[in-house]
Amino acid sequence: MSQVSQKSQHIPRATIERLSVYLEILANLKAEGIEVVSSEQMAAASKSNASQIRKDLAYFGEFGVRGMGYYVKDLMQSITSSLGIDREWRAVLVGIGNMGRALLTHKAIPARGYRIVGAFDSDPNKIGTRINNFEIYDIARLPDMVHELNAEIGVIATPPDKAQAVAEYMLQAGLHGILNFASMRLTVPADVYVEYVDFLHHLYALSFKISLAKIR
Amino acid sequence: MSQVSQKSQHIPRATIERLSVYLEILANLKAEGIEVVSSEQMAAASKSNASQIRKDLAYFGEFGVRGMGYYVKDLMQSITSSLGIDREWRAVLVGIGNMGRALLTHKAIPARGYRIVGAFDSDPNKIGTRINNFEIYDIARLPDMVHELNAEIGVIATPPDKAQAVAEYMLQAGLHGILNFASMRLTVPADVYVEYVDFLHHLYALSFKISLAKIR
DNA sequence: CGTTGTGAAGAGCTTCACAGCG
DNA sequence: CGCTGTGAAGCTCTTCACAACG
Repeated sequence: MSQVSQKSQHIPRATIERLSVYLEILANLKAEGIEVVSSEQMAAASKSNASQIRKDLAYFGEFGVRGMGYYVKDLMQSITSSLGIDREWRAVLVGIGNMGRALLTHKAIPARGYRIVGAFDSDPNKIGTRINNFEIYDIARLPDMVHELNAEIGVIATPPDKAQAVAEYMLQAGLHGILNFASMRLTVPADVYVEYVDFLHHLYALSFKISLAKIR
Repeated sequence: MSQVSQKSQHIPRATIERLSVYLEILANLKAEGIEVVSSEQMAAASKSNASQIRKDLAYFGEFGVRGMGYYVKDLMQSITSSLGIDREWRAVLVGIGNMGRALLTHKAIPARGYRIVGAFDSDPNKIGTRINNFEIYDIARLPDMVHELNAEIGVIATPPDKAQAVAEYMLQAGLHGILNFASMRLTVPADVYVEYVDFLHHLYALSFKISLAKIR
């Protein structure tokens, strides 16, 4: 457990993205009391392809039983373990605007094993207040506090013009993973991973598809 | 203007996603007063590849000047026009929890031409109240109101277990584009486009990369 | 001359088809 | 027998390399 392992050297980024979809499907199946599932059934539920699913899973190991399928519970454990998410991950959040507050109260975050262990802002009116049992700390204290909080992930939910400065604090704090909700590209060293939650690009994609559909 | 056009038949989904990154870079350049940019310079700013950028742009037309580069202002106009986002898009929002409130107050949404024209919830305590000048309507009124509000996009910001029911209301209302913030896959007809804002999968991706880096 | 636009090559991802195995 | 795991084929996307051209 909590040991990332793989059969293959390189795993396609697309595979990683699909695994979370599979996890969701499996959670639903488990809730319905279904214990075994075939790649064909999962394909139907995920609008993917059965071979794709088998190949995705095979990157990490042989989890299925030939002639039968996959045990739902075991497969969930295998996927979470493969992704390294079968343990608690501690994160610090910076930016206590509406988005930050939404994250502090979001139920899915702790439900998936992610724990926000510190909340930071630069606004003196917010520093020292409490939101949903989180005390808001001064962003200047981030580098010191990350270590004692034992956090590994930094979440940025500030306005775009503050995002790079916050990222610098996070680098200084020794964080190697950043989840960025601000619509601003970040400049970081190669050993720091940044994931962008960019709902504007999803809006653009929708507009484009709708526009295209209309001229067809 | 507001006329989507393309040189090629099929445009890679990856290209569409990158265009919003290019737009952001161009907006920054414009703010700095820079008027002309080369694909090489844009590649440096976007951590992409110069050929990639030229090819992405060439799907839609010939926007550059050989020996010189691209005019920043013209290119922004060309991209927004190509994506069909050089006009106002009207959206309805369902789910007035913390995430919904964050969206109602998010400055980037109107700044990019998206206007939330209606906010809905099913909670009687919320219906009839006002948030940031938006009156909250009963979700049951969505199908009727979408037409008079002239909305084209539906945004779902409810808990996961409500998302599919909300999607049904949106289908009934005749919406063809859905932006889904709930962590739940939706079942919709083929002529309805759904984009998923799934920050959990970004968290998973971070955990995986950090875990991998540690065992290397 | 410098940079675009683009065919061709290369890399990466998906799907097929079937051997392997419970 | 049925379904997985996987080489090979097929397809899509990315990168290269250079002709085209302002």
